[in-house]
Amino acid sequence: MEPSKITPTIEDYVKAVYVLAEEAQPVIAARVADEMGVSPSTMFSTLRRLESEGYVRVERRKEIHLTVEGKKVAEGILRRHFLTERLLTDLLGLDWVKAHQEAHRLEHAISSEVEERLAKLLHHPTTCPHGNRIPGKRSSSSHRKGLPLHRVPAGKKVVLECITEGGERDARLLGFMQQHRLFPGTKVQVLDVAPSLGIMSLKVGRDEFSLGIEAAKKIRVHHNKP
Amino acid sequence: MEPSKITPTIEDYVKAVYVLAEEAQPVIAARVADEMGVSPSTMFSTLRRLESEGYVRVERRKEIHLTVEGKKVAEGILRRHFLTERLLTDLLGLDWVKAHQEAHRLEHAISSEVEERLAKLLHHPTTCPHGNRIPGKRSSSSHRKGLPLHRVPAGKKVVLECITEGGERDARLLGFMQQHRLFPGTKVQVLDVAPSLGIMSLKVGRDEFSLGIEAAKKIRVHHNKP
DNA sequence: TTATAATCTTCGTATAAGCGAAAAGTAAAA
DNA sequence: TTTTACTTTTCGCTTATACGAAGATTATAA
Repeated sequence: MEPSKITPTIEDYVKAVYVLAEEAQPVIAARVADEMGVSPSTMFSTLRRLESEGYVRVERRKEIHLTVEGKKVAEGILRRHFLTERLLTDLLGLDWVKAHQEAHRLEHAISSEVEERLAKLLHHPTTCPHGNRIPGKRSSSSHRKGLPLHRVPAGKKVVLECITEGGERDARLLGFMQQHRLFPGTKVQVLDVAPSLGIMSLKVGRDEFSLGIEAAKKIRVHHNKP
Repeated sequence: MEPSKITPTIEDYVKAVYVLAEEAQPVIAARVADEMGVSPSTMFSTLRRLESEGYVRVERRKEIHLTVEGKKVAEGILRRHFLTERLLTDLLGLDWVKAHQEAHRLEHAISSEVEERLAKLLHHPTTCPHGNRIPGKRSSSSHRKGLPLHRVPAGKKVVLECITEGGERDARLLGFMQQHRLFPGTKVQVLDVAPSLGIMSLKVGRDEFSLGIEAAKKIRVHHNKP
């Protein structure tokens, strides 16, 4: 069946698939269920709906892939999410953590006309407050993604690029980063990486602290000399 | 049962009851069903839910009255609705008609924190773009409502105050008013009132035209000399 | 290769929101 | 007052979204 009437729930599932696909191949139902916080049975029935309405295909090894339509929906909702975050932080003065949470509700209520006018009002921002690139109207612009922080060797200095969408979902992580001034553009020195302990040590300005490797995976950085 | 988890749908029903109560006593289920565009059976089952969750009481003659909680919900959603309309018209440049429609979706996704910051950003507006008074945080401020346009005698000149919430819902009416520059503050002369024909004639500037009495009921005016 | 863990699938159930058809009750008009 | 018109209420059914319990598959590890 073709896409009939899209619901906020469907938009969220599609977005989750999109975000997971950017972080880790392959995307399977169990991962999406984790991301969405739903039971396996709910995931299963919703997945069948997603498939029958043409948003995803489920390949041989249970891999979930977005269709062209699915990708369009995901990028649309992500664009509205990021624009809304910018509105909330830049004009309304909300902090990082709240901006994400509020945007998560508002994004489903924004029409394409409001989306466009919002983009204009905000002077066509290219990233969300967490540093993620905002998908363009006719996107596909190949942007090289930054390096995950956990892959940076000890001793190196890097510049924080973004917290991925997957990381944005984690309010504790966002709060932690806010506390340690880990914003897009912040210079970070990796002091030590201890994969066996699942921890790495960082230095921001004079502030030295530890961060879990799992969390570090959700942070992207780039080298200072472009 | 006490209010558990409020849904957008419930908010809409409660708002409809509130708006109808401002326009015509008594509010009965059939009126709310009209306003909401739902079938009698849907209305009935939803009304039972509204009642059991403590938003309304249904009195002897089937009259529907909001509880304190219900009134709080209604004024909250109305406040968010009007503030959102102002955001959409004043900052994003949407027109009247669209602003109302978009706000209808967005109002359910706005938290009280965003509501407050929005009010501050917009310099605490007191009316929506259609001239309706925005309910305050701790409202109950007694404001004398304007006179319905259909009660103005022929010959009189008045100033348009607002299109009531009930009227806002009617996109054709809003469009018509936009076309004839019938905005809050506009000076209007009533040329003729013909209740038997269900029509009245108006003059705005050099523009003379007719308006149905039913539509005129949804427009409030006040006299020029306060 | 077998045992354990992860994953998928089916089944029964729930709730919010909706519909139409038709019966029952109430109000208005003739 | 009787008939007509509106309202309310009941009944059965639908869809989207969720759950848990338990069976069926696959993977992964031992």
